[in-house]
Amino acid sequence: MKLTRNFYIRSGLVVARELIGKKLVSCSEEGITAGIIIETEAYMGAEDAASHSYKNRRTARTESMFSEGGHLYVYLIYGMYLCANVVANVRDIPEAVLIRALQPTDGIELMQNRRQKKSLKDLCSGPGKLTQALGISKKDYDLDLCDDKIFIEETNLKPTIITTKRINIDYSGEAADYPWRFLMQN
DNA sequence: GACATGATGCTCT
DNA sequence: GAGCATCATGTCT
Repeated sequence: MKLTRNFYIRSGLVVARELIGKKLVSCSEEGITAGIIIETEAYMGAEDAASHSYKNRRTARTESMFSEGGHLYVYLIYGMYLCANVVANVRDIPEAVLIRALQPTDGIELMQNRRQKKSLKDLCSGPGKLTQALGISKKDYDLDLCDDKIFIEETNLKPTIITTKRINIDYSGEAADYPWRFLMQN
C-alpha cells in the first residue's frame, strides 16, 4: 500500500518518526530498487536554524520545501553528493525529512552496479549513498511521491525508534541540539 | 577500528 | 568567494 497525501500533510516531526520502518521504492528503466527507511532527520522550516528554509528563505533551491507535503526535495551537498528529502506539511510551510539511511530489500544487484559493487551494508548507509543506489538525480527535484516513479509503501513493521541530535549541523547554534533525528533500533 | 584529509560544484552574500 | 544536512581513502594502531 502506497502512502497517500494525508500521511505527508502533517508536522515534519511526525512524518520523520513515522517514516521509520516504511519502504522507499524507486522505479527506473533499469529496474526497481527499494529499501526500508531506518534513519531520518526532521528540518522544520522557518523556526529551525539548521534548515535551508530557515526564516522562510525561499530561493530556486529551497522552492520544493514550500510545496505540498509528499514531494521530493533533492539537493547537492559538498559538490558531489545528492540528498533526498520528503517534504512535509501543507503548501507554504517549508518542512522536510532527510532520508539518511535504508536497509536494501529489492534490486540489490542494480544498487551494487550503481554503487560499483560495494558490500550490502555500504549500499544505502548514508544520505549520499542511498541517492546513488536508488538512482535519484536532480531531475527528480520536486517529484510527487504520490505518483509512480518514486514512492513510499506501508509495511507491517513495528520498529523501536531511538531519538538523537542531528548530524553535521554544528553551524546552526542551539538548533544543533534539537532531538530531531530518528533511528530504527536493530 | 579510529581518525584526518581531500574531492568538488552549486548557492547565496 | 565562502561554506556546505558527505563519502572514500589513507595512515596509524
